Amino acid sequence: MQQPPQKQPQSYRELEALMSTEYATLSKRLQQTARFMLDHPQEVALATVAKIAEQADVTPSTLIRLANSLGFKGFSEMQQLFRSRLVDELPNYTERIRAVRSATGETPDSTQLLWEFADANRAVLEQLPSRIDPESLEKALDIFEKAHAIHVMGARRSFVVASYMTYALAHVDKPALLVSGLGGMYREQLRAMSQHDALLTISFSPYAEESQRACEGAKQRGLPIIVITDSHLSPLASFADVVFVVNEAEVKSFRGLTASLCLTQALAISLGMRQDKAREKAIQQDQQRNP
Amino acid sequence: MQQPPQKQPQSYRELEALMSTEYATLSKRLQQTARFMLDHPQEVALATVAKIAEQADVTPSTLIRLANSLGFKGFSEMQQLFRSRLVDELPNYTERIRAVRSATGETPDSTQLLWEFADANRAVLEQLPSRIDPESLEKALDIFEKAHAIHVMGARRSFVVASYMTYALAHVDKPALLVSGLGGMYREQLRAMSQHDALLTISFSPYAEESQRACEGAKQRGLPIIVITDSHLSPLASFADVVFVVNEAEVKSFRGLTASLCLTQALAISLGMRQDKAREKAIQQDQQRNP
DNA sequence: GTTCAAGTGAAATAAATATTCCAATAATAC
DNA sequence: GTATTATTGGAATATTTATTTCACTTGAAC
Repeated sequence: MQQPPQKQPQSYRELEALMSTEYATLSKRLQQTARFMLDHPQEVALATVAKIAEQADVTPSTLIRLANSLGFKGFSEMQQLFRSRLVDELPNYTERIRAVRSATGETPDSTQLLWEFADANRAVLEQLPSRIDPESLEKALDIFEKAHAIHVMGARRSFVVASYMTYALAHVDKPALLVSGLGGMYREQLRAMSQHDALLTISFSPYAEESQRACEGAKQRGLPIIVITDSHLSPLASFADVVFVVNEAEVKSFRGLTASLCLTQALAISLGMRQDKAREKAIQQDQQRNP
Repeated sequence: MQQPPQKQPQSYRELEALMSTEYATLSKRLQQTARFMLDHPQEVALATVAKIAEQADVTPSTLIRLANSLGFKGFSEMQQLFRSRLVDELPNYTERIRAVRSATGETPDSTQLLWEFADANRAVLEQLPSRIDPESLEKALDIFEKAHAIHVMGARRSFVVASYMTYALAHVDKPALLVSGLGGMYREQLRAMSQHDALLTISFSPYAEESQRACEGAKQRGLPIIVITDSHLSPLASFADVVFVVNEAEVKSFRGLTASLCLTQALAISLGMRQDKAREKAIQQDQQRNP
C-alpha cells in the first residue's frame, strides 16, 4: 500500500469528491466500505465503528484503513465530516432560505434561484394530495384498468408529463401510446384510438390546439377522457370524464411540472398495483377450478 | 433528592416537554444545564459529556445527574433522543416512507399512494438545494453561457428531464438540441456536436449505454460536459467537467424525477437571467459609444 | 449558631470505543 | 507452480468517554 501523500479533505463535500475520484484505486473491501458510507451518511455520522462495520458487512479495521487511505489520521477524524454535514444541512428550512435570500450579495443568483424553486415546488407538493379528489382518482383508475391501451397526449410543456406517463405505464405493463405528432402524424395517431382505449390529455394555459383536437377526436370515437389541466375553466375540462386540476409553482414566470408529474406517477403505479391484484386473483380462481 | 417515579421520555418532543414541566423543580445547576440543552440541542447531540459540560459551564457529573433525574439510566441514553431528533428532521427518505407504509396497513389505495409520493418528493426538494454546490452551479452556467449550442442527452427515464431542459432552454433563447436517437440517428446527432457547444447528459442507474457514448463522443471533440446523475460513483461522473448528484425519491421501487427537474429548471432560468444581463450591458455600451 | 440534608466538584473507576498489530488469506508476478 | 506483495479479519491494546464515588459546600430548619 504505497500511500500517495494526500491532502486531507476539510468538508463533507470535499470528502465526497475525494471518495469518488479515489474509488477506482481502492481495494474491493475498501470500495464496499466507501459505497456504504456514501449511501448511508447519517448512519456513519452517528453510529460507532463496530456498528457501521457490521452494517457495511466489513470489519472495523477496514473502516479505519479507509479513513487512513483518504488522508485521515483515524476514523474518528473522518466521522467528524459526516457529523458536520448533519449539522450544516439540518437547520430549519424556512430559516435557511431566508438566510440565503438576505445574503444575496454573497450567494450567486443561481443558488438563490435554486432555493426558490425548490421551496416553491415543495409548497406545491404539500397542497397537492389534499386538493385531489379521491373519488376522481379511483374513477380514473377504473377507466385506465378497463382500457385496452392508453393514449397520452401532451404538447409543448405538457409533453414532458405525457412522455413520463407513457414511460411509467409501459413499466407497469400497460400498453401506452404517446401522441407525439412526430412526422406531422397527429391525425394518424389519433385515428389509431379505438373505443376500447382511453385518452389522457395533459394541457396547461395557453392550451395547445392539438390537445383540444385530440379530445374532440376521442369524444367522437367514444373513448373515455381524462384530463390534467390547470383550471376548472380550461377548455379541456368540458370534454373530460375525469378532470384533475393541479396548481403548479411559478417562479420568474416559469411554471414547474412537479405536481403534474407527481400525480401521473401516482396514477401509473396505482394502476400497476391494481393490475397485480387482479392477476393474482385470476390465478387463484384458476387454481380453484383446476386443482 | 426524592425521586418521583418518572416515565422515561421516548422521543425528543416528549423530552422537551418533560424538561419544561420539571424545570421549576430542578436545582440551580440542573436548571442551568437543562436550559443549555434546550438551547443547543445539536451540540448536545454530537459532543461528549466533557465538552458539553464545559460549554454549559457545569461539571460532567451534573449532566449525568440531570439525565438521571429525568428518568434516564445515564446521559448516553438521553443523548440518543437528541440524536434521533437530528436524524428525524433530516431523514433518510426511504426509511421515512417505509414508516408511512407500515403505519397505513398493507394495501395503500390510490390516494394514500399519492400522499406518499407527494411527501417523498417534498422531502427530496427540501434537501436538494443544500446538497448542490453553488460553485458547481456557477461553473455549469459559465460553460452553458459560452456554448454556442447545448446538446441534451437523456435516455429512458432521463429522457423526460432532457426534453424538459431542451424546452426550457429554447424558451430562454438558448439554442438547444435534444439527442433523442429518433430514427436510429444517435450517431448522426452526436456528430453534429461542435467544439464550441456543450453537452448536458442526464443519466441514472442503470446507466444507459447511449449516454456514456454521448459523453465519450463529446470528450473526443473537446466539448465541456455537464452531468446530472444519481451517484458520485456513476460511470458518467468521470467524464464530466461538472457533476450534479441528485437524490430522487423512491416509492414502490419507482424513482421520481422531481429533484432533477427542479435543478434543470433552475439552470435554464439562471442561464436566461445571465443572458439578459449580458445583453443589457451590451446595449448600454453600444449607446455610450453612439449616443 | 448548630445540625442535617441536598447539592456540587474533582478525582477514581468502569465502560465503551477506536486503533494497532499480527497471522492468515488472496492476488499478482515470475 | 512458487515467491512476493497486498489485503483482510480478528484479537490485543490504547484511548477516549461515561459514570461513580466521596469529600466538601451550601442552604434551610430548628
